[in-house]
Amino acid sequence: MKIGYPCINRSIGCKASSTFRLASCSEERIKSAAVNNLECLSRILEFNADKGLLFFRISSDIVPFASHPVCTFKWKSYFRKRFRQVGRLIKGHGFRISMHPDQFIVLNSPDEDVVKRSMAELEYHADLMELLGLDAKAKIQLHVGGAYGDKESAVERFIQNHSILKPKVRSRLVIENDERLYSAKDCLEISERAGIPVLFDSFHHSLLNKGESISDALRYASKTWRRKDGILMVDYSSQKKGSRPGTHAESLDKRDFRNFLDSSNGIDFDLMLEIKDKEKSALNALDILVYRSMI
DNA sequence: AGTTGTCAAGCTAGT
DNA sequence: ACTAGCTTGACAACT
Repeated sequence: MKIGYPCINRSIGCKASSTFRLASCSEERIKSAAVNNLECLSRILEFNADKGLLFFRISSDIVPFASHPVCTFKWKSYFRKRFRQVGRLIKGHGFRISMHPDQFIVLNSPDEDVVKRSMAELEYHADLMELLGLDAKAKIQLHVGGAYGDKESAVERFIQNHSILKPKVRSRLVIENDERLYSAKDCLEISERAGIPVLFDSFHHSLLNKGESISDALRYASKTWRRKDGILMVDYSSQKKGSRPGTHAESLDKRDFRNFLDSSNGIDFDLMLEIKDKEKSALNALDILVYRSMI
């Protein structure tokens, strides 16, 4: 099992997701932001490798506006060499990599333009991973999308649009259960029909489920990952006390985390800790895991 | 220099 | 019909 945290490191003092306003977009701005982001990404990866955190989610903002029509800049050829350098770093340390396009990326929207833009953004994600030289074990995680008052048709639309994705996207796309509309069971049903691996989010599952235990859900989800996909990826978080349900905790709830590990006994997966204090909690989680493996 | 409103993009649930 | 929240900062326009 590899452990990691998403996108942002709070201790080394740089960001791999610096961006700017669309109104001030220029080739120069894109270049300088991306150079900064790739440099910082390298620093974060070195930090993580040093600490033994070998799962990382790369920010979608590495190349700002890459899939937007304003971006006519040939970022792929311009940054080819830099991407390859970072890719070597990733391979050298044996990192597992994921990316998570944000809420505007909706494959099953009834609005064709939304779908078109979403596909372009997904291609950017796939291109970025390809430039890094990553194999198909590096994944792009996406929620199924909206329901639009007719979930059945929404699922059909998802499967239809998924089938016409470019192979470079389809080979990396995995679906993640959300906390309001598409449960792990819904995702597994889609997976069965369309052959898409299911990334299991334990926190979302605790908020929306059909009564399946964590261990059953993990087992079913892990079966949807083929050899070429690598082992199951899992997102873990816990509830921030006193906030509305669904808010991620500020720091690792050790008791909840131990319970989660107990219920996942015997299943191998890579674990992403979606907790606000980022690497701090990831390191605490790693400590707990290492201690357990010794006894 | 410090403050504050705003930022490409979507969707749902709640008012 | 409209907006908060997702998640969050930091840009950029304004005092």
